[in-house]
Amino acid sequence: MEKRIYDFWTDGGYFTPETDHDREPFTVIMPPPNVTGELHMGHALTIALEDLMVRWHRMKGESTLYLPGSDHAGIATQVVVERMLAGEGVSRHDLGRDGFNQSVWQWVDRYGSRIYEQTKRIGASCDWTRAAFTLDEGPSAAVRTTFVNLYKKGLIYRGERITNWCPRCHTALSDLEVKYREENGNLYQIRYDLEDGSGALIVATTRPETLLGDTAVAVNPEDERYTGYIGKCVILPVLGRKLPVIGDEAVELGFGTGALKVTPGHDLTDFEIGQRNGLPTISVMNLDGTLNSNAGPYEGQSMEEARKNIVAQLEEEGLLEMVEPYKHSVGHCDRCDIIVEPIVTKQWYVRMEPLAKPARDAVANGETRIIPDRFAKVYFNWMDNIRDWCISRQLWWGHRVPVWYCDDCDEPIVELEDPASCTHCPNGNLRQDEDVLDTWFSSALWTHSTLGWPRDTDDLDYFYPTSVMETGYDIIFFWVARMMMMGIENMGKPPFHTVYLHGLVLDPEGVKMSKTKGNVLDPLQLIDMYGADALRFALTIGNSPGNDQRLNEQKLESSRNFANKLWNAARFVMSNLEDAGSALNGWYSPALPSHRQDRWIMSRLNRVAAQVDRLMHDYQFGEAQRTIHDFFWHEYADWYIEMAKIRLRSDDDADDSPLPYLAYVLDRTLRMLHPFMPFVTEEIWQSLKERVPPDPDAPDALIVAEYPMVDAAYFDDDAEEDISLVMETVRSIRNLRAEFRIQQHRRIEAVLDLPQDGDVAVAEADAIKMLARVEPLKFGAAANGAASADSANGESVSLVLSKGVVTIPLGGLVDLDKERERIRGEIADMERNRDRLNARLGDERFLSRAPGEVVERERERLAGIEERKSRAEDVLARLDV
RNA sequence: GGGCGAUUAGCUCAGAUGGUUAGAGCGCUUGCUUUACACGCAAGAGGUCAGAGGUUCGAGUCCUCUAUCGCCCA
Repeated sequence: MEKRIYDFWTDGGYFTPETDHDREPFTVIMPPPNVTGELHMGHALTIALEDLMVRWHRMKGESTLYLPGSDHAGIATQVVVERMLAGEGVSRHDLGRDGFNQSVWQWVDRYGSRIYEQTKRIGASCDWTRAAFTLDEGPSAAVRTTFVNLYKKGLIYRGERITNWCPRCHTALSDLEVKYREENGNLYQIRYDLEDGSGALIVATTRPETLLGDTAVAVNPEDERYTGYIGKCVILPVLGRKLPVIGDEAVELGFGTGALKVTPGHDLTDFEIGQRNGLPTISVMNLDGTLNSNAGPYEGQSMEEARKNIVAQLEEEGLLEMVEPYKHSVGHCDRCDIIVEPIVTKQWYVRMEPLAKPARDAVANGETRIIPDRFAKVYFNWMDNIRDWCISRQLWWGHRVPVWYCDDCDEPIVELEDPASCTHCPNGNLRQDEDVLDTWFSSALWTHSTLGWPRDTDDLDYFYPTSVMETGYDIIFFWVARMMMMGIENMGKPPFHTVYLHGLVLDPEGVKMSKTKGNVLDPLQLIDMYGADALRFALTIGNSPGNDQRLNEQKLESSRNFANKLWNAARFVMSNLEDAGSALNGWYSPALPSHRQDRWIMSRLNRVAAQVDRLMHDYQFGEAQRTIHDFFWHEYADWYIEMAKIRLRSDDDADDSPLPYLAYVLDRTLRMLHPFMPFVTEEIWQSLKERVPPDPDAPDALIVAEYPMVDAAYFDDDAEEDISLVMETVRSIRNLRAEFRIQQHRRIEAVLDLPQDGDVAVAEADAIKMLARVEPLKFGAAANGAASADSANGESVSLVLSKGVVTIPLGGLVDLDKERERIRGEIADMERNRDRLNARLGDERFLSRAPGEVVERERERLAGIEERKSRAEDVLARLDV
């Protein structure tokens, strides 16, 4: 069923918007999943939220673009294909760069559309004609153009700086791709003897093996213990090198021994100390994580082995003063989780500060709004402490750095067109930079590169800036912040007016899902089990922006049950529409109803429409859903349909039929619900369409039908009050039946005394009789008085309603004492309430300071309680006769 | 070390500008094969809104502090 409907939408071209300048555009660019990826719960949530916004705006008549795509995921894809090749006994080096990239492209051609097919199964209404891949010609041109522009503005530079290096992925990483974790380690205190033999400095370190790369020992110049040491030299253990003792404020006074070994080649802080003090930088590690020739006797060992061996040697030589357990945070590769090693290499960087400022301002001045707004603070904090972004990666798969070097003059050439010869010197043996760019560099351009930039296209003109960027809060820096910067840089305007951030989908125990933990729920499997609508509904109901949520079977079940309820109720309504004849004429724009029940449901429908409209505008999607859910199930199905059954089964009153309203409210509910449960609503709507006279304003598909707007003309306070009275009456009788264990099908007598609303009771008698299984139903004080004759014998029970009393003769079933006690309890309750209200209304400060309408409401409540109480007392008095 | 979030019914969570006796789903109890639906219907039980203080006529909602759990940044 889902596939059929999805094809129906695609065939109808509903997903492809027109660039109609007379209409408001609404644009959502989907965060591109990895081309190698499988659809996971995070994607499912993203799509559910984006698609509900998109469908809502489309139904509101906006020209709506939901643009899908995927990214080339540099490291991940390279790893996947390398692994596949390894299965065939081939390494990427066997194939060479071009050969390897060819294999990756083959892989992408074969499997790259899988993630798209999975996206379709959730029902994403995206425009597949515009689907984009980061390595497509357009986005690639955007990458190249941006690189060249930023380079020429001096915002991209190549530098030899300390960078995070992943020895397994064999590439540099940006700061964001390193995740820090507290780990149990040791703090080693090592003695560095002074060269002149006048003493020693004890340094503290968590990484003794890096001493091989030490080029100084630093102390804080404020530290009086060590002032005399600055300017002297110490002897580096193991290697015997002479190291200067320097003073630097970066050395923390209270930490360890106060003396710091400085290893500029393998520590970020040390690198900075080295820069400040003109120290040499020694790298002791090869790119594969083993030690190089600078490590002397330890060359060839891994860092781990070297640590063990060096500690042993220090101990042997008596240089190890102390070892104590110590917790410290260790950086791991975001992708492969191995410990990253800071090393000094030549990489390309983006100077972020000039880009960050306008991006920060755009959020600060409200041009772009972040929902929930607490994340704006997180965003500001990152922007205010921005660091340069390492964008080069030592991979083969991706956008190759568009820089050429001349063998003869060594000047880099950075141009939009591939250079044929050196522009700096006449000789010109050119070679291109070996590296590729960070995948996130192309992702940062995604909001405009997918719309055609750097070309000047209609799409760009019409759809940029986009409307909402919906994504997880975990990539606010990776993606949202960088898109802001690049969007403003390239387009002069921020890329979206709203950022909507959702939380994580956790497992039923509240633990983050991960493959290694084995607690992942597979959205595709859940779609097989419960349907796409149920999965979407479960993911988006009862959740608010920015908050994590647990997903469990119960949520999916209740969502499926709702879809089922919708289906069944609709089936019932439609079966009644079959032979409606002329009763349904004009059902699609119903006149103001005359029947109270119709007035009620139309009033409620419009109030719900108003509520939903407000909630949707406010991005409170979960609340909007719940509102529609409750209306449909607990008002339309539980009450309106049930009441309508009576009128449907009686033959008279053909021109006062509920059929138009049954059809109309069903139609409007389907429309309201469509963004949340697109498949089942479209299916029912199509089938409804076949059974009713054609609505000249309705399109061929629900997906483009107009979203219900409130029409205040249908608001009807009287009808709402009357029907709640009917509902209250029915509930009391049902309650009483349950309490006295009266068989469900047995009809019982009831006497209804509603001093002010007798006419309502008479008019709605049929409804009350059927819904409460009452026969006969008598009315009025007189009838009540008659019944009260029985109550003296303890043979009837009276229930106090807000506007009257219902009395039920029960033969010998009634326990008089219990009945008295119950009524007394009720009276005591009322008195408590009355006293509270009296106190409030007697308080001068309340009367003078609370708004008039609040005071008035409290007065009315008090009057209501007094009335109820006196009725209850009457009932009690009769029992006491 | 800095920041953020969470704490509401047995469980999972909603509660827009402060204003009736705080809601839902699931679970639980009781009764129902009522011709749309047992993926259902009806009735019911269940909460000191983490704790303390404050602002206010009035606080689950605003402010301060504390506790526990979780996350982000350094």
